[in-house]
Amino acid sequence: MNKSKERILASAKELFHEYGFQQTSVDEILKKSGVTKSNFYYHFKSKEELGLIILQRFITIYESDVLIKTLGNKSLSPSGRLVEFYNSVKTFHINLENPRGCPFGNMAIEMSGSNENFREKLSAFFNSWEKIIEECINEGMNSGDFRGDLPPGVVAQLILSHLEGAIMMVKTHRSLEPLSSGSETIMRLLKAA
Amino acid sequence: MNKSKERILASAKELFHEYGFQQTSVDEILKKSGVTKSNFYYHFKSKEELGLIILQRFITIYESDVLIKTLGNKSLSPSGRLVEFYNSVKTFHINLENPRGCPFGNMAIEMSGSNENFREKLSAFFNSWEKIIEECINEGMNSGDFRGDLPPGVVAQLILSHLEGAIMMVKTHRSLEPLSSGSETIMRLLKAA
DNA sequence: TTATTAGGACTGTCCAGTCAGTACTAAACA
DNA sequence: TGTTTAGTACTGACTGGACAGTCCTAATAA
Repeated sequence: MNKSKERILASAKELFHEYGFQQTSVDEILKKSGVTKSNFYYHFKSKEELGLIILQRFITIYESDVLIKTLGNKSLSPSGRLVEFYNSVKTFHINLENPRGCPFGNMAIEMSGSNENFREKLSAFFNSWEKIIEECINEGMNSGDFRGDLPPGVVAQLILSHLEGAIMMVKTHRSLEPLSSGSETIMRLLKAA
Repeated sequence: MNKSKERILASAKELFHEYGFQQTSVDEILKKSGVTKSNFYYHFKSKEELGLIILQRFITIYESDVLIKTLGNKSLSPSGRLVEFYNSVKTFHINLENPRGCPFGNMAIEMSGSNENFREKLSAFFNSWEKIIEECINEGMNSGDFRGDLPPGVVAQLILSHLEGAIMMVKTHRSLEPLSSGSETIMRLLKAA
């Protein structure tokens, strides 16, 4: 059931990632999904509500499909997990014909200044993402995978900031190089002496 | 004279940084600058043209007021220059009541997917910015300020990516902490053994 | 004279959102 | 059994405002 609603969600997810939330009009979502405007407003009370639902979907899928499968994969060593995480991010961006950037980073820059609902949700997600990285780093420091002379929280924050900036560069330069080279350098800098 | 033109440029620069290019309307620029619409289109042939001129202004000012004065300050040691650069970036973002993000990073994310003129200009500027960092890193590696076991170009790329990501976090979390803590960590990781 | 500023009305398009009403289904009732 | 009721899904036509940009006229300054 609810075929229209699902089609709206699927189309909006694509369009928001490719063009951004503000640069995607409701009419474009309608056109892509083949749904009428009145039907749209039957399912969603506003474009903002749809945007927040899509953001939540991005978060949920990212947590289960990327974070848990890589950084949370206890069958790998901590440094192996981090490598897998980077691989998975690279694969995600390779598979798009044009780099679209990070769905979260894009939305953070686009919306943080103008909409507190988006900003708070994104801020909370970045925090939880950071915590997941931190746990991996912490374990790797204890196991000797990583150098232990830095607080793991600070390292995790650095990794996430760098990742977001690198994806921004991938989008701007239309090349994966900043991400692949940057992630390798991060791995080298974290290696135990 | 060209007082109106200068007023338009000054207002647009503020508004583009605070709200982004797309989210700023010509009418808002007119209102803020107190200039009439016909006068606006006497000086600029389109909003896009104005946007590209503003971007060029940001670049020129940033190069002369930040990059040359910090990373290009030969009276300081390479690591002293990098510290000064970070201080200057932090000061810039502290002085805004609400974090607005990096003018270049914001525009890169907002425009790279939809306008090649902006994307190419930003890509070229990021490259030149990276080169300036690279020269500082290279010199610091030769002088023994920085560890020398990594290619300076790769380190420069990492520093710039991290900086952009950290400023994104500052904007999203409404806190300077990701930038100040991140820059300190970068300095520690680069210290010679 | 020529560059600049001002006024204001206007165009056509796009925008998010509204509205009254229809089609279908399924349970509740008589 | 047939009839009512109610909820869900959906539709097409519409509104009012915002948008970038145009046009034309007239005043003012170098």
